[in-house]
Amino acid sequence: MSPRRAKAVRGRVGDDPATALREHLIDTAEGLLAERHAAALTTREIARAADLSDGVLYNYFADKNELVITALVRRYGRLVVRFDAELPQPGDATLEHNLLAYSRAALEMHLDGLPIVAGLLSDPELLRRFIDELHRNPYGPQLYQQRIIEYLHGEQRLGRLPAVDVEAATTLFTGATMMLALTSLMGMAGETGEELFGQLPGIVTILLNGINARS
Amino acid sequence: MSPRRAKAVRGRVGDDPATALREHLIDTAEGLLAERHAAALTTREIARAADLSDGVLYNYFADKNELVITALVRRYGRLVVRFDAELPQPGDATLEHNLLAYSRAALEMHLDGLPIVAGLLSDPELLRRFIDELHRNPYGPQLYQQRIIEYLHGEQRLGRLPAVDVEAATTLFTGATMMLALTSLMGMAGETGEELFGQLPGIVTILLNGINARS
Amino acid sequence: MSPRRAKAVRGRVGDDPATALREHLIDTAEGLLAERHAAALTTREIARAADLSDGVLYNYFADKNELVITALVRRYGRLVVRFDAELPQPGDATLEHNLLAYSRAALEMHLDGLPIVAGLLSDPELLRRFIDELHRNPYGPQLYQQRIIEYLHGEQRLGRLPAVDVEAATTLFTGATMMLALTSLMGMAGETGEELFGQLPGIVTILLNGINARS
Amino acid sequence: MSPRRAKAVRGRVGDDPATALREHLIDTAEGLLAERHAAALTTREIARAADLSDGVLYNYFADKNELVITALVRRYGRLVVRFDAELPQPGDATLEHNLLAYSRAALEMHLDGLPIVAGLLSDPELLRRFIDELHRNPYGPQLYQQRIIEYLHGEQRLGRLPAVDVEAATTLFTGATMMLALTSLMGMAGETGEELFGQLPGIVTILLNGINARS
DNA sequence: TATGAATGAGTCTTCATTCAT
DNA sequence: GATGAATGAAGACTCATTCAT
Repeated sequence: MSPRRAKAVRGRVGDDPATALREHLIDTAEGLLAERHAAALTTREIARAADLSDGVLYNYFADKNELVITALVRRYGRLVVRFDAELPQPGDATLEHNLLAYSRAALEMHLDGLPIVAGLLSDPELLRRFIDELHRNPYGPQLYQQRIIEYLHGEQRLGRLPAVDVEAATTLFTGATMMLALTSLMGMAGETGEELFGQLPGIVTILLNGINARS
Repeated sequence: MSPRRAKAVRGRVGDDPATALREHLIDTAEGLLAERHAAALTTREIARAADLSDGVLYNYFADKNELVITALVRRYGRLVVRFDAELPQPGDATLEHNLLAYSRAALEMHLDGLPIVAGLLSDPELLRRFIDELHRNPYGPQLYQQRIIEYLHGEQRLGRLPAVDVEAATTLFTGATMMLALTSLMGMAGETGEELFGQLPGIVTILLNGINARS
Repeated sequence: MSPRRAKAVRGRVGDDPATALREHLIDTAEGLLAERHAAALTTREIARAADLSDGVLYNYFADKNELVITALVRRYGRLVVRFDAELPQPGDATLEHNLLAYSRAALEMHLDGLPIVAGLLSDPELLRRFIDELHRNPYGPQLYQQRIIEYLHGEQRLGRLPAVDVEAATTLFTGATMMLALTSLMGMAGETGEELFGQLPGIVTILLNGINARS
Repeated sequence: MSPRRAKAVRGRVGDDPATALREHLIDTAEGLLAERHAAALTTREIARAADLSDGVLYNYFADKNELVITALVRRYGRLVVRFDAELPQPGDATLEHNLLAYSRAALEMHLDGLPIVAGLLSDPELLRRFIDELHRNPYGPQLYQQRIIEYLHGEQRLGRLPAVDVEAATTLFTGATMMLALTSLMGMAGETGEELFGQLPGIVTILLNGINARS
């Protein structure tokens, strides 16, 4: 009645088999993205890692890029979700304490997410499709910038922050954490994680002073 | 009797012919990097653009990557040199004016340099070789961060700036300009150049306030 | 309890279900042959067009070729049947008028049938199976040559035609119409249909003269 | 100085090596066309038959089809040239004798050429490129029809043939020989070559009578 | 018996690298 | 040393056929 299931998802129950395989492929590709960048993934590599035959992916995706993009978006989304968890809310504790928490989460996210986005800059088609997909997706990277903007606005409404240019502040904030991540990833600084995250307080201090200053 | 010179460098005098050819290859590859990213370059494309035969490069480089890396480093160096030119010195004009000049130069550099570095992040081998090469090279990207650090220290020595954490300030500064470049390159903001550079003053203002604040 | 019927033939009554499905597949393939040539048909395409699953065809045919051949034969037979309809009979009108009618019908048939047969000439296996099938089939293409032979014999019996070599005359007749069709199909002559059919009278005239000549 | 030569053409002298290999590829493909039809040739098959590596053909042809078309045109040209050889001229012997010679040559040509052209009818792109190539080529198949037309015109100028519709006569002539070839190739008639060619006199007789008749 | 997903051999094409000349 | 053609290992993608359900 039903067609046979691929060996890779045999034993898995409760799913629509087709969905299970599709998911399995995306999961596998997502896993490989931790090691290789998107453009370097080959269909055979994905198939082999998924313990599936070479041609399967074309039963679920129009082409290789569609699978890769899907995995990319999912991975990125996961990072944003992780970032989003347990963030302080406007009014919590102190501004400094909160911004420090935000900066730690942002640095973590960039450490994992930068390699993913990086490879895209060189493949125009992949980049275009990735952007398009993100725009269609609630969990884009904008979400992450948006969170910070919202937090700052929230603090402004509470009167804990003057009426500064919130966008500029956010650019400084996300830029700095990305810069730390990039420097670390490029291996230019052989720092330990402790040293890396240790740079955050100094950054937050200056930024906070800049925001609070009555100029 | 003496070995034949490649057609591309015939007529060139005063050089060691071998060196001339090597340089010619690097120059050609560097030129192509302005249009394509590193991984998209083919050896044949480089050879043809250099008006040389396909095989020559293996007489001067261990493999394609070695040539590409060398060209990459040279191109990056050139961007840094361009950045380095005509920058204000400590004591010039006002701090705000100077930092704005720095930020414009940094944004320009990142717009050109980011695509070059981007592809490297996900190719471990290429990245490693690139880093190694930079460390051997006086004109690394550190130079550019270093310039900003030096400028800020200079202003401190002149008493125009309090004794803040200069490294943190630099991270904020370079991070923000890189962030603007990245957002622009990813096409997420369809801004004009004017809008892009128009975001700099707001950023500089906050940063400057943050630095000047006596906390 | 009784085996499930395929969705495509559900509701159909009075047939052996198995036969119904087989027929449905052949009909579908035959329909597709009007647009694509035999070798370009994919099993999935046929299955989808038939609203059946990919694998069914292997329950009724040894392989794809068997189905395709069967459809091919059926389509060819249909063309011959169409040719066969409304043809003049010996004694009707004039010989010239009748031969013109035959030639028009033959040209039409070739325009539709040539592409079908064409692909077979170079695929030994397909060709062999096609021929075998035709020989087993009452509506072969021979029927069409046979019709002309019979007509000419009929006219001979009526005394309206001398005792010429009817087979040779038929070869000339069918050959000329096929030649016109082939030239047209190969796009070598960008003629309109009118120009194409307009060549028939000249051909019929010569042929008729050749037959009538007392040599 | 010069690059190495492919093993397949080593030892061959006097040619430009590049030309030699290109020719070797075309020759090989042409040879294979005797067994398979154009669309069924694979690049690997050609390369293996030519005792060359898989990728060579792309050094000399834009793609597979360009090679195949070239081989196709060459093979077709060869057939036409063979047809063209030793044909009687207007005024030679008798009309009957001459037309018989023409018909034998035409039948031979069609026996070899039909399979070649046949496969093209099913591949639109291949067909289009083939036609285009023929139009650019002096030795097209038109040449062959043209020869017959010219011969008939020649006889008309000599007064040995009345002023009939030469084009229609040619269509009958070439059509009949093609029909014989087709029937033979399709294996519908298990005739020997003798039987096949034995049908020509009857055909020529009728055609000649048709042409000569003063209607 | 019908289903339709899985299979994997096979297709064309690209390109870094080698090496006879 | 320089040449540039030859090599052959990939790469993405297709599709006839099988077979667990």
